[in-house]
Amino acid sequence: MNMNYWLMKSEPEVFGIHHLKARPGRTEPWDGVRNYQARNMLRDKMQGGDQAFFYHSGCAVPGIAGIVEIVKPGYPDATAFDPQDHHYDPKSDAQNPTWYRVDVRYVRTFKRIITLTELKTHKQLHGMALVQRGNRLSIMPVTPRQWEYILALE
DNA sequence: GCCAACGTTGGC
DNA sequence: GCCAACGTTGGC
Repeated sequence: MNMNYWLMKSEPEVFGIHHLKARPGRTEPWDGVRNYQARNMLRDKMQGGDQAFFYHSGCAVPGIAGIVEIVKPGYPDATAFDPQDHHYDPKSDAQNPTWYRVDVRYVRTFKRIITLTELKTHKQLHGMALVQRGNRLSIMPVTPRQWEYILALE
């Protein structure tokens, strides 16, 4: 099966690419996603070996910070069942889980942040949901062409 | 801190 | 099933 490419957003002050790099095995569950469109990608589309851009959002300089690899495909997100967890969802049922997560492993940090501002200036990337107005999806697919184009910007 | 855009909820 | 109200995301 062909590998897929993705973009995954996180707030660097909460969990940035430097946090992932510092984790044991440089690996961490990507949990807490509570949006159905993003859930469908986590649960149904992501495969081991897929690669994703690690995007920093909600910060002074939003942009792509580096690359991660999906090392474990979708499995139930246990944080949804934990009342102590910030992402607890009382409506979700452990017997029929609503929310899923994947495990990601650090691959590398870019030499520089490829900023959202910069990405918006490239007409070759205008098809990306990321640069379209009002898009709030925290996980989105990236085409191989877009992937290669962005890598060449670094 | 503001606010536009969007997804979700719940009354009807 | 509609849609107003609300909460969240995320750039600026």
